[in-house]
Amino acid sequence: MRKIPIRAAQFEALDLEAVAECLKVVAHPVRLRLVDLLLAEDLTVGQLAQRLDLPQPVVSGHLRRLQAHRLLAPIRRGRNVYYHVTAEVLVDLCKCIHSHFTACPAPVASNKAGGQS
Amino acid sequence: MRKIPIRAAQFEALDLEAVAECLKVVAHPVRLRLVDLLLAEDLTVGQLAQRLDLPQPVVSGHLRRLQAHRLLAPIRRGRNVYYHVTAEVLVDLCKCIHSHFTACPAPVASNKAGGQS
DNA sequence: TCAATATATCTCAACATCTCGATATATGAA
DNA sequence: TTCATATATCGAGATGTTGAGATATATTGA
Repeated sequence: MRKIPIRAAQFEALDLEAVAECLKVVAHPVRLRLVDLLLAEDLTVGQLAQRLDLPQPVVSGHLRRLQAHRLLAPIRRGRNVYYHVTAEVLVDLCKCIHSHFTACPAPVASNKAGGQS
Repeated sequence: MRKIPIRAAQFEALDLEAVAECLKVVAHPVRLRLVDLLLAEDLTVGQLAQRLDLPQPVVSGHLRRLQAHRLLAPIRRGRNVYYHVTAEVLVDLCKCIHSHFTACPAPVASNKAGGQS
């Protein structure tokens, strides 16, 4: 009957503002793609912009946000800046996303919030 | 040197718009708390509002968003409406959050995006 | 020094979100 | 039907996010 296992509430002690901030940063199609690519290898802004077919300033802005939350770190090599994933939570988060959104591409409704009658 | 294990990019086939939407819905302190409480037991809007010490319309609005994305479902019993977690991804997501944010309450930086020099 | 490449920042307008208070709807009981 | 309770919706102002283009900064090599 109940598919979701019983468990006790466990978020009382957490800084949920910080958790929400972190999730909000990841919760963007482009930034998800960036994290996905950067988990495979360190890449520069230019390389990422090319792979995602997006303007470089746009990618730079997204990297800046991820970096501001200590999810990425820049590594300068000459005139290139390589970005590197530093937050291990992203590994688990991406695993979680991959396992839950792969079988059925979108387990969530397609209508925007506020649509149901 | 590299704490993050090498892996191939794996998000190409995913509907990242939908994934981002789902994460964005969860990425809110109140909604995180709601999901946490509802993973323990089904509760009504009134009960949730009381536990979180928030106005009922605010809680109702957050539940509505979660419900619009099929993360929760309402169960009517008389004049009460109990909310029930339906998306299993929330179980793993909360596990992930709990394990990565508990040891150190906030592994992410506290400064807003746009702070670093 | 200057030029070329790589990256970062700024400004703007469109859009979404958040919270709050007021009000509307639905259900059950008398 | 009328009342009381439980829940949902609406409207508005403040705030944050997004993508685009123009421009500024930093590094390297001549």
